[in-house]
Amino acid sequence: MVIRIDELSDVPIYQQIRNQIVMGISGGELAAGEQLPTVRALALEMGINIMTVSKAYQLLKTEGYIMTDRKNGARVRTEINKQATIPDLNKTELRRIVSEARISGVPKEEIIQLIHEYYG
Amino acid sequence: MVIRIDELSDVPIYQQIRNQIVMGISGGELAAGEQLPTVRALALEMGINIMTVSKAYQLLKTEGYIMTDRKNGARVRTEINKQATIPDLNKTELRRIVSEARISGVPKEEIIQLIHEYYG
DNA sequence: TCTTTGTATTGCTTGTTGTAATACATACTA
DNA sequence: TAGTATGTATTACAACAAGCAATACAAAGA
Repeated sequence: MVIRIDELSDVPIYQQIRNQIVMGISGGELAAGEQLPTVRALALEMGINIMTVSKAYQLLKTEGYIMTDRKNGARVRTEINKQATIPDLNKTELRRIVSEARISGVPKEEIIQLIHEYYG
Repeated sequence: MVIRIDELSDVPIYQQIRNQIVMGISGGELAAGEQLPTVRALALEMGINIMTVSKAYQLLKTEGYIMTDRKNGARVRTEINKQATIPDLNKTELRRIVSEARISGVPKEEIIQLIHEYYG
């Protein structure tokens, strides 16, 4: 899986890595149980520090998306917690995005179309 | 309009103010041309610094949501630019939110229901 | 003249981000 | 047994953003 970092973004690098892996899992690009690159390999490939990658992996581990093991490296968890609820933070973010879109004249249908596209 | 700040949030205060005003405009709670609280009044009411409120207003002004005037204070713009497009940053955010919801087992319909709720 | 408006400036503290250089425990492999 | 690769921990540092504080300014109205 190819991970791209936007240098100009205000989003921290470790967060961008985390987000792309989450989206990769959701989109099926990363299968359950699949091996992720090692922290050193990914750091070298992206030209960033090992600890930055480690920070992303630790975050993913804390959130329950992946498992890490000293011997096997990092893998996508086979059983991810399914609360079936959207956290308040994401609801607020969603409302902000929808509000901005509405003000700028984006039709509701266009947003819903994006949901279909991203959800699959 | 009541503005509430989440002290525990990682989102900066000035950004929270900005977001809530944008959502207020979209939801109709703030009408076009309506007067906003003065920077000093809002700062006093919320127990924060004047410059933090000023920062939020400057951001809203730069984005074209409000107009500021030394004599009249701040008002919601009557004619807001309508590009009718969702910026890439928001698309990425939306995709992240949808991905997280999908992984945690939230049905697509529930997300779409939220869109209807927020868009109006 | 006084008040109110947004704005500008300067300095300070605090926390986050990212890098850097090591070192460690674990487990596989030659 | 020795070497290697894995994630992790530690410490230090530079850079930056956020928020506050205090003060001052320009503009316009009462």
